[in-house]
Amino acid sequence: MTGISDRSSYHHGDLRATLVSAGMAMLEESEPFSLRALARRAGVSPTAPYRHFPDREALESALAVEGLRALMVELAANGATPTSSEQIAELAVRYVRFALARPALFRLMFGRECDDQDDDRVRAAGALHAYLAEVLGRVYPNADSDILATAGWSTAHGLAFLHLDGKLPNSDPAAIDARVRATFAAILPPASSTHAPQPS
Amino acid sequence: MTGISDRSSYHHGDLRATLVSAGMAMLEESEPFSLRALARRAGVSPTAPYRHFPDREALESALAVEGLRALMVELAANGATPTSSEQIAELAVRYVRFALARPALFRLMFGRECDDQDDDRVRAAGALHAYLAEVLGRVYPNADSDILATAGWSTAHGLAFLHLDGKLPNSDPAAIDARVRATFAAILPPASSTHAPQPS
DNA sequence: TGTACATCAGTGAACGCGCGTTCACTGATGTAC
DNA sequence: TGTACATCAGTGAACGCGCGTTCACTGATGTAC
Repeated sequence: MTGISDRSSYHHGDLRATLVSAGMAMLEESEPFSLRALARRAGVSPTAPYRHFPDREALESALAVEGLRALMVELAANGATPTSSEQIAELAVRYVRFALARPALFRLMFGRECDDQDDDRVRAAGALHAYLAEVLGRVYPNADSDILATAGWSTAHGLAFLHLDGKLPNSDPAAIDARVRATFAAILPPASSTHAPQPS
Repeated sequence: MTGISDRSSYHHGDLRATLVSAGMAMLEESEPFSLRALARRAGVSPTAPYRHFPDREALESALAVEGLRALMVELAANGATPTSSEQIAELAVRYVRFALARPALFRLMFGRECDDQDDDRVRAAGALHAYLAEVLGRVYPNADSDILATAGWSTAHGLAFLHLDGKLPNSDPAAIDARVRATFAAILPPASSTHAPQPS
């Protein structure tokens, strides 16, 4: 509950950015998201956010986009581009870890209707899909990289949600990592040149 | 509870069953679920459900279990046991169709924490997992059927949620079916292939 | 057999809650002249 | 250069909402004797 702004001025200065980062912090602590709670956390009246977002939905969308950006950063965290099926499996491991480490954020990013075609979230998700297609296309040059990206994404996404919702055992992080690796070993053939079986 | 009465008396007779089926109907119409709304729909006072369920959570759990049961029935709809990778892909098609046809129910079934180990939902989900393992084990007798079931389930689950949330294009049902089939063709080798995953 | 009585399965009023949003407002800021 | 004034970016009270849940209650039912 620390007030973000210790400046004494009436005008906040950069409330929009403050709201987004306070929102991210709230979600990472898995506090339930609401416009009022966020305003409270940002040290601002409940109506102040309306200066920067038309409604709650828009605020949520901005946070989801930020979350998708953070996820992509995390996936590319090692810097190097994956060149083997094992390294692709590590992308999935990071995807699932992200979901389990930031459940409220992950649910906000993905567990919403957002059927609006012009939604920023849909564009951000499209960027993720494109990134995966690029990576997979490089490892499997002869395959349909779009379908392969859909397959890899869906599998990682399903693993993330099934663990998140307790439909697969989720108490042991190492076991989860192992399950993700084993799952990807089952669905992804080794890249044509190399072969290194992954014991579980 | 001795006997069932359908008279319109003070005592309802079988309110528990009525609540469950009214809840299913509500969810299939994608009305937002709440204990009060459900009681309203069942034609009963807001407090009547407390005679049959300790709280909202228990009611939700009962509906989720019912939903999981319905999903398994749907998956086994054609009666015959799948014997090829194409037929397994059809299981996934039905899974995704179920999610898109009953979004509110599907979200209630899966989009909840439910970390309780003794939760009926977890048991029902376990039954689904076991069913998939049995089916896949029959088609791929040399593989680790548990991991294969996890892979197939996760992929179908991810496809379901990504379409549901509009992260993959969801306006054309035929295109969705095709995407699911193509995805499964990409991850599942033909049943007779020596390429089939080996147990780890 | 009729009856007393415990138990079951409902009712309806009321509670406190946090929510998103509106409204009229006002202090701070920047700029044209 | 100082000043008038439009605009920006906040405030705080208030709204109606539906929610889950509690409470004391009561009509209906089944059963022991």
